[in-house]
Amino acid sequence: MALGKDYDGQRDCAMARGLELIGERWTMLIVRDAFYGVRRYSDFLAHLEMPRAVLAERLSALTAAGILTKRRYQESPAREEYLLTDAGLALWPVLASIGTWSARYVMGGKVHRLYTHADCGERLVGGSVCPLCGVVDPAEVELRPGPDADLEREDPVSVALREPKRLLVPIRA
Amino acid sequence: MALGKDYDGQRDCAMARGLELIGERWTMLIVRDAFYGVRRYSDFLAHLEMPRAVLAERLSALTAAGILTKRRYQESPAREEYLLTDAGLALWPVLASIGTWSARYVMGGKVHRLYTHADCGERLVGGSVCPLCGVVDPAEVELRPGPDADLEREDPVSVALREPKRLLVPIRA
DNA sequence: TGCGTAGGTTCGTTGACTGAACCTAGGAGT
DNA sequence: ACTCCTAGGTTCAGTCAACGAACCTACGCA
Repeated sequence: MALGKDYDGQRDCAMARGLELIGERWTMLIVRDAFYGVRRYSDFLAHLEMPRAVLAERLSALTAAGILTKRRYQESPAREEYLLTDAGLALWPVLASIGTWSARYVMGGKVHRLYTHADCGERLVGGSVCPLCGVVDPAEVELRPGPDADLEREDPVSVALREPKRLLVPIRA
Repeated sequence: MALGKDYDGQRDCAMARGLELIGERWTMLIVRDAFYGVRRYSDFLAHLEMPRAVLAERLSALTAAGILTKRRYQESPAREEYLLTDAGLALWPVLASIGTWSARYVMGGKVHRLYTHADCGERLVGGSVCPLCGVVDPAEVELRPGPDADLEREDPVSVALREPKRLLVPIRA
């Protein structure tokens, strides 16, 4: 966001303070991709089609905020990956509620992605509640393309999401 | 947001499309204030301490998006107010989940505001669920300052929020 | 020697956010 | 009649974040 990402007059409001961390452009889409199993800079980049500099800045901000952790998964050549922390995992209800609202009021009821409870196969309501089992952990959520999905993109993330997959399972072996 | 509020590569994703509408700086705080019972330009302005031009732009964008409606509540002199539509009211779970996450992971567990179910007095979990009665309509939510609240500000909205009040009840008679 | 990949940094340009000033139109006070 | 006040805006110059293209580093491989 331009000129000040914080809301000085709202230090007392949890929503405002939260938005200072997760309310910047691209940030929640990076977190969404992390739930989709994206872990690498290059995969975020190809899927989000955002400026490299902004991605680097956001990844380090999210790491500093304790939402992601950076881990070296290979030495020589050095390779890094970004994983959700507990605080990051706790953001699933936020993403889910945005998705639910938008599916209804922005996408006009078209179903581009389907979320089900991996244990029982039931379709989730509000993105994180199973009508049979109650609140569902993100790791128990399975997603798959819905009837109105667009399956044209060819980046590694879009390709991986063409078949059913659980949240948080990495898109690469 | 600077340079393009939309996410062109993500036309297929409900979360991304939703964020194009509600993800801009200040937008969700305006919606939050609308839930708090704020309806007038000047009250939004005094409480949010944001640039007038941005407020005017956001109010008209939210109106165009069908989240708020503009209504003339008085002729001569002409006075306008902004009210949440059904699509706007449906955003409560989004705000509530952000607030819940932030209260835990950003505010460090301090309780600046308390949300209770107006019918039974029970404290809400996740900002919109009563442990006894289930999912609660925003109009049934009562909020009051918590033990860690900051009660220093003197604008009309902050003053009105110093005592218990239901969401959506206007802050002025 | 050259090419490819992963994970960045640098840099000039564009444009959204900022804050202050200004505008309109009707009351209200003196 | 003149001034001040309120509500709801618009205008404008300056700043700084986002953009995107180019560049960089370090290693592996042919």
